[in-house]
Amino acid sequence: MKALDIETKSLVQEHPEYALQPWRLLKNESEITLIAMGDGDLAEFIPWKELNGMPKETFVTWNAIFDVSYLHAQGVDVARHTWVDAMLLCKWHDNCQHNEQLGYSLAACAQRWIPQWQYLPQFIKLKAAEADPSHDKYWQVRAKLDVMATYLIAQVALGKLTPKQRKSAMIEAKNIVPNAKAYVRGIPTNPSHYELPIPGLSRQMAEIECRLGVSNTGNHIGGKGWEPSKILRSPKQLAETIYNKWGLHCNQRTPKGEPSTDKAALTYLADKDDKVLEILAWRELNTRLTKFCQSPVKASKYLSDSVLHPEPKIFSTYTGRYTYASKIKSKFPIAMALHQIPRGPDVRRMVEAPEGKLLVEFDASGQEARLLAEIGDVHSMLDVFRSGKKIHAVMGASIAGIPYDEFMRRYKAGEEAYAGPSGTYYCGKFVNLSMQYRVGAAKQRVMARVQYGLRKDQTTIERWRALYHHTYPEVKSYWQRAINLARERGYAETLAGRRYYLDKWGKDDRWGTESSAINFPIQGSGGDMKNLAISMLNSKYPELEFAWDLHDGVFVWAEKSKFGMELVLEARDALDNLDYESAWGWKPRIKMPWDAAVGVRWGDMKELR
DNA sequence: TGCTAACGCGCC
DNA sequence: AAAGGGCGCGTTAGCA
Repeated sequence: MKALDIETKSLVQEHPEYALQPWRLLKNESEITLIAMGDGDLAEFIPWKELNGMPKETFVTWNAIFDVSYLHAQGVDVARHTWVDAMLLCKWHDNCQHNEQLGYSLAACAQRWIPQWQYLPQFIKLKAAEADPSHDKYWQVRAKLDVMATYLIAQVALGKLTPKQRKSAMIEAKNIVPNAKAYVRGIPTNPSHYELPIPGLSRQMAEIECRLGVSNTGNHIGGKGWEPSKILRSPKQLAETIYNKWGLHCNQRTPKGEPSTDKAALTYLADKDDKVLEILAWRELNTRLTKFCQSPVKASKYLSDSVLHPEPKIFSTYTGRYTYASKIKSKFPIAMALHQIPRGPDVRRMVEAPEGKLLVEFDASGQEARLLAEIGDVHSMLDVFRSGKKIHAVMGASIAGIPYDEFMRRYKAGEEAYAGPSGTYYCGKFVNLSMQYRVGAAKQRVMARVQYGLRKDQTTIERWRALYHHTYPEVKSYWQRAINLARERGYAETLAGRRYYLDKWGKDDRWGTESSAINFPIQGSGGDMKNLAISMLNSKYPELEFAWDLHDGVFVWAEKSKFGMELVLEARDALDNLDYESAWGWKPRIKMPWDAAVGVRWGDMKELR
């Protein structure tokens, strides 16, 4: 194992931040200035070409996606080597509730992990000094110390992980390369899908503001210089307007005790006053306009390109899910909020495959329910999955009070009461999805109304809750078992051995801590599964280029050809047969199936059978 | 001006 | 008494 660190610089004077953007290298807007390689004692500088000629090596770096994506952009065959991220190893070890104060800069981690290191004082001083990019000497010393620190921290961190954690961390590490390549490749978009809607959205918002009498002064419908209403945008001003000026009764509060104007509060107020319905409509338009139209416009302007570059973060959640950043240094817009794009086709279709390619989505079907059944040892639910019945239909039939077969007959016939938008199938789905993690009855009623459009009274909700627990009696005992186990051990654990240390058992935090104990093994195992899936796809099907992750969904680019589609089907089968046993020592009792869908545009995908 | 907290909301 | 969890982004409000 060797450690590696690169330094980069912008080639555009007015944009020093380009140094942090690997894809700028492809346009000669930034460059790698040096590459340092070594171990805990010694580091040397190497030209990038040497990485392609040398024998296969394991490199440990700090925040690996940055280095690997830059090297990939430079032309290094990064897949030739194995990459490990010392920062991720530290996080595998540190993953706990009270780590708010823990920083993950190399300097901070060096102080925590290698306090005895002989160069530590010099290193800290150097890191704290104002960086002057013109002093090559500064960067050379810094890069060498970075290499040594990274190497030493990795050794210590690896030693502190359990064998199972080391193995899982290495599986996760395999995904550094596909993520780095995806970061450089970027996500191709069709700007017309976020540019053209802007005038229409603005006009609709302006009309609502006009009817409600909350326009900004000087605003005209469709006029130039129109800005969204400050009253509607501000929770404080909106509360003042609807509760004081309009005299509506406030019965929901924010966590800090202020009158709430969130969607749940407004939904119930809308029953009494149509104006509130307009506010809800305005809110939706506002989100659509700012987050999903204006932001991608800003990013494509900043990038001078419709290929956007959301920055992947492999371990920025404590459950092992990935996240993406759409700004660099909280400032420079490089993408849209990839993980928040609304579900329907309207916004999603902005992502469009390049010529000759197709977008493929692999989706772990019913992932969390299956993991709950397995991890929670919920035999009743395992039986449902084994029987091949549709799990939401099983709950729907219970709610309807008829046998499963009859329910399916009526559901397939499209009878409104069973298959309609507030039919019992949809109710069953709602119950299954909301009941897994201890949602309270009152909140559940609001969820039914606000998220699912189901208008139900508290008695009905209580009846559904009882029905769920009657159908799956072991779920409650899983909750208790998960809590007891976490308390006893001090941590909750996933199937791959990822741990989340829990210590906030005091009165105020207890509920949340318990919920984490219940949720972490399931959501975290979902994260493990995704990591296993991506690493398998990348090694067995390198022609399928990893694009992005959406928790239980893996997106790849495939060649638009017969060969490409055959590969997708093959890969789907391989996902159905992921080798959990050799990865985690776990043998699922039920299938963990994946769906595959293909299309030119996201949001316009066809399921492959 | 730049920062953080609070709020609201999109996804899973 | 009641209480899902995990994220990131856009906005206002308030402070230094």
